[in-house]
Amino acid sequence: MKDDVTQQILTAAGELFAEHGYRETTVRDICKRAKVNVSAVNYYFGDKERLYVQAVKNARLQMERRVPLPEWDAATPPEQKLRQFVETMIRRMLISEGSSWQTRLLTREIMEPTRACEEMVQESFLPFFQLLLGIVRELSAANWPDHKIEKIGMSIISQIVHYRAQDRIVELLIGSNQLQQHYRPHDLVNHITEFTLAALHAMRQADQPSFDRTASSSPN
Amino acid sequence: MKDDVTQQILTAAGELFAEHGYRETTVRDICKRAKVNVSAVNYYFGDKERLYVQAVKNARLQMERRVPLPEWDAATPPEQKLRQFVETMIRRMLISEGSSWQTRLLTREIMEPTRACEEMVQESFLPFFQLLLGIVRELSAANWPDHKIEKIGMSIISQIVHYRAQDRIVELLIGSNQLQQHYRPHDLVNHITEFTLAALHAMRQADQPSFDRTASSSPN
DNA sequence: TAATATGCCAAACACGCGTTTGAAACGAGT
DNA sequence: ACTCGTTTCAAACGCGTGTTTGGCATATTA
Repeated sequence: MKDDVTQQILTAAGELFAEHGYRETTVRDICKRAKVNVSAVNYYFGDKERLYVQAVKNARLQMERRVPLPEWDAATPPEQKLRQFVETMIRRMLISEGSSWQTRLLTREIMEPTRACEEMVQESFLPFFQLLLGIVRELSAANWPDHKIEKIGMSIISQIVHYRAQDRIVELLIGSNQLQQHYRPHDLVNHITEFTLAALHAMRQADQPSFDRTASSSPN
Repeated sequence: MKDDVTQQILTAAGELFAEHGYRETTVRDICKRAKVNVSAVNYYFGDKERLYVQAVKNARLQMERRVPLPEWDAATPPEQKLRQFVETMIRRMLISEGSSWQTRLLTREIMEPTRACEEMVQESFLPFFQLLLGIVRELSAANWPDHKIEKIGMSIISQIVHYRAQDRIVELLIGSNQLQQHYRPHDLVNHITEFTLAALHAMRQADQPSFDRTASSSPN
């Protein structure tokens, strides 16, 4: 019973925090949605802030379980790894397989870090970003400095996060009919990987026109 | 006297709203910073919400005045236009010439649109985005559909906005010393334009290898 | 100077919030 | 059946918030 109630509160809190933010969400609303008494939050979590921290952690774990990273062996080409990396992030961001309020909450935490942020970065974001940098490194020229690799990594991340963090403006800029027609998750994965691979391809060529990574030289 | 007080309130409100958001900013804090009485907000603006709307509008106008768009004639090459477009946005985002809380406030409004959003989009963002799409169109192959141009525009915007919206996480991912060393505004402009032009270059080539836009074929 | 309007202020008001309280309901062990 | 620890609940508390108020100072006009 106890675990049941805490889990009910955690998901109710996660959904509401994700939708309205910490400050705009009241303990009373959370308890109403979780169908428990107002004092349950303080009884089980101490106070609202500690509930929030737990809700963020819970969201991260649920998200990682819901859409895990694919497994790669040594022979997997980096182009495929990049595509699947982007696909994983986009799916985590946008696809609502059992709803995707989790990333919405985590994105909030990215934009305005609170107490819950540090663990999230250490446990999840840093290793995730390092993984991406490894893939980018494979697709880069050997003489590129680390900060160049990192900037490219940022360019990739930013494109993906954009559609979650600024989704309201995306809709206003292109219209909701266009959005449904051309901005399905699959379309976004295609565009972002194509755009990124093309950039890396041309940047390699500009650096060392003779030594291209791929034999067929097609960036797609 | 009257205009003086309203302006003092507007900038104080803008700075605080930008830093802490609408809900976390109290009317008392605003008045304290503006060195006016608490009731001044209600006297001059009606209520907190209408003050917020005015503060957002004020921020937009200040920003556009602070960093205006460059003037281009018909002969200006699109590569240069793109670079200057990126430079303008990065300067608006990051450079603190008389501080840059304005874009921070506008970015908040992008991420969570309120009453103040509609005018901002109509007056500023839509034309700005259309301008970008025009530049991208010049750098694209003739047969690319509109939604492809739009997605490329999104990729550019997202890279720029990223460093303002997710700046806290950027610092956590790469470290503050790296940030100061390699992520100055100038470095970001260089990277984003290089990355984008490289992508467009390779995407054109992949489409029609024989007809390259530029004679020298260097994406930089 | 007197009269009126405008801007300014400290104090108070009404309300929603997170949290606490004390008792009631429940369940497990004896 | 009784006890004791745990869980649930309605009610209340204390505080911070946006807003209002009534009076005071200052400027404007006749």
